[in-house]
Amino acid sequence: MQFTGRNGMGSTASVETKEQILDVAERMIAERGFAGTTLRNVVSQAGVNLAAVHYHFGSKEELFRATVARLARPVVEQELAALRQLQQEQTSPSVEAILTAFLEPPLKLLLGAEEQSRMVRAQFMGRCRTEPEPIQSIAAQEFDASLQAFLEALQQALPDQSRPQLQWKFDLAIAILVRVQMEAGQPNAVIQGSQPEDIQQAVSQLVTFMAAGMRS
Amino acid sequence: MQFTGRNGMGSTASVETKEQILDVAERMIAERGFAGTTLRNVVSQAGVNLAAVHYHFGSKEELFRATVARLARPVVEQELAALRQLQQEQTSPSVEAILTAFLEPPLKLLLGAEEQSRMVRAQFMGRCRTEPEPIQSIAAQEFDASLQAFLEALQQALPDQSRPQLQWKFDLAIAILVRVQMEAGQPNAVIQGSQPEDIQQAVSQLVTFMAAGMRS
DNA sequence: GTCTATAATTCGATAGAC
DNA sequence: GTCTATCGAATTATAGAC
Repeated sequence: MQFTGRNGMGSTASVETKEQILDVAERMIAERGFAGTTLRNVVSQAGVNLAAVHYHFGSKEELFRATVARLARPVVEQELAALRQLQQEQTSPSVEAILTAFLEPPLKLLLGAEEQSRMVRAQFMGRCRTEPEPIQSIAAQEFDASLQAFLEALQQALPDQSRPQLQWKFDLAIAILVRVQMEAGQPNAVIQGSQPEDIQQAVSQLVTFMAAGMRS
Repeated sequence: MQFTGRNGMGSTASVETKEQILDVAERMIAERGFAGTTLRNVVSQAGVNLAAVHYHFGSKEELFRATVARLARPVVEQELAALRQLQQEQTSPSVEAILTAFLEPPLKLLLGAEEQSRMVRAQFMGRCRTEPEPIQSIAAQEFDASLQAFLEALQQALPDQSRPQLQWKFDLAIAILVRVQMEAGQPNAVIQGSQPEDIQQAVSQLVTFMAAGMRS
């Protein structure tokens, strides 16, 4: 094994550097937004060199792209898997079941982790939908496959609604999810704890709220 | 009358300068957010001098405070007036009536004005709730009186729901409003036109969506 | 891969003439 | 009240040694 670089380590250290940058960027963008986050703040907190960001990611915007991709891919994967399983079990899943499959993966981001950093990933995901362009569009690409699949499933569950009507109702449901993600950890948040039962209860309440609106 | 300054005008020009700065700041913050908006971009578009911003407002943050205050005060005033009138006409207004009084003033911002600048104020108002701190808190102060009054009214209309429960449901209703404001003018927006009947129809649909969720 | 050093801009804010 | 000129600090990004 080659030993080079900052601490005399090889490519393992490279991976660590890359992930440390991603970790800090995720947290800072969640809190301050993309424009409010500087690379100097990121590398300072991450304990790495400023040039390392450009070496590993190329630019600030590409760093964001990598950050959102790392978060989005497993979430989208879990959402699509849950939807597939649902469609195999039932020929025509209910709106509630579909929305549950959509909400659980992102809200389970709130599970487990430590004290403060628990809700960072949820806040970051919420931030993706509230950022000015072109950041919002970059993030949207990563979640697009999931959105399309769930919109199609909802259309089958609600065949009486026109496509545009369903589309903006689904959009409002996503807005609700985003709000829940952004306020995670705050005093009046929907999700108060980080235990599995807290999440399940919150998902259940949100599904009820959304489904009522979508049928109306 | 004294004639001084840029175009040999007096205090009238001062007022014009101040409002031109506010107009452009409103539009740019709506599009790019606070951190993404530079004073140099603002003064360039407004056709005024950079120093004028600091002379009239003191700092970038104070400019934002003035911008949100100019927009929020009439909106809050109209909301509170509509609520008062509603409470005088009926002893116990419905959830739908309360939500209508809450939605109409901000959504009527979309009425009338010209081609592009029509949805700027709505987008700015939506942006206020999606900005990172401390901007979001500064904006929240301006809308706080309205929020408290409507929360109290909703509590009377839904006495069976606990305060925390009602609070986060109202919070989700606001998230829906914010999303509608942010997407104003986009292809899949809830509000497609800028005619009074378009707004009324959108308000009606949103109230139905929100009320269904709040009762659930 | 990691580092120092720095280029090349841009930022918010201010001093002082008019 | 408006202007020019500028300060001091911050920004992203890069070149080049190791």
